[in-house]
Amino acid sequence: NMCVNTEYIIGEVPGIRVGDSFDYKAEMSVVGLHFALMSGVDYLKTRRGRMLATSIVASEGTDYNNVFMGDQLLYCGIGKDQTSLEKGNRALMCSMKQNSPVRVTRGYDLGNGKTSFVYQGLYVVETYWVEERAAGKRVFRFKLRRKVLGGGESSREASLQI
Amino acid sequence: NMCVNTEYIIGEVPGIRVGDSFDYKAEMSVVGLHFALMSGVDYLKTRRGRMLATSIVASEGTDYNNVFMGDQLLYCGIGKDQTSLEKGNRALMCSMKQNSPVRVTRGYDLGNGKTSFVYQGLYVVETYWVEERAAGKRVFRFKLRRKVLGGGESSREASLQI
DNA sequence: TAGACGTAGA
DNA sequence: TCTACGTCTA
Repeated sequence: NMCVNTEYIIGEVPGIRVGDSFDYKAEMSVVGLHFALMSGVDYLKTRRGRMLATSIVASEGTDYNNVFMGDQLLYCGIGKDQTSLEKGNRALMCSMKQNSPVRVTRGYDLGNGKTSFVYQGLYVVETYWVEERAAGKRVFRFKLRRKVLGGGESSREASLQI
Repeated sequence: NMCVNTEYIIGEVPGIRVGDSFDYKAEMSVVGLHFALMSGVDYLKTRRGRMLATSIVASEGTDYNNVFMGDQLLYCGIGKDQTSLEKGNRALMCSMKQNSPVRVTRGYDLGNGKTSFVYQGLYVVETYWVEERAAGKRVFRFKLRRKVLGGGESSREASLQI
């Protein structure tokens, strides 16, 4: 890949601050904020074989229906067939159970096909449920809440979770 | 777009030499060698409304069956429905009629999903035909030949064609 | 709005 | 091999 920083990490990425914006997913990949060029969820596997989400991108448009409200984010799950918790969706569930922070980047639709991605900071998955949609489609919905800053949780503690 | 050089031009791109290689289509786009990130054919419309191909990328793999043999290239047409000459295919046909040079870049499959793109120089479309494939699929096939270097055709003459 | 010789990762 | 919250042009 074209990444400089190639390490999947939980929590803040050194050098990246809340409010930092990017024009392309590829830029986010290069700096290690979000590696996947297309997928909306990055995740890793711990030594114990546990999956943990590292980063999500919540974009506008299509029928994702991601909702930012205050310090909350209602994030639509990933994938065509969301009948079972797999991949990114499973990782988000595991992050919830572990109270593991997830980086959130918001994708703004600037019109004329342009997008701007703005890093929102660390969020924690509080709960999730299943939504029934038209044509019998099911999607997972995750509720995340912005992590309180200065909560005394050091990056060392975060790394110990792994 | 993320391009620095944003001008579609016929012929050589200043600063790009035969043999120059690129890891990503995005790099080729930035330098103005080939703008399209996905499509294999770049083209422009002249003031007279004539289409002319500026650049093609001939990749290995899938069922493109592009064949480099000596100074010749057998290039598979573009698109799902190749029953009529449209877009890039039409542009290549027009380039043939106008004897207008087309930049050719070869895409090497390095395995493990990696690709290397190497600029091959200017080619001229000599002829094209239709190939029948399985399942009644039709594809256009273009025969290009490497342009003889030092042929005395100046870039000014090339621009006059437009 | 849809199509296109892309990329990385599971 | 396939999927994936991309990105550009027509």
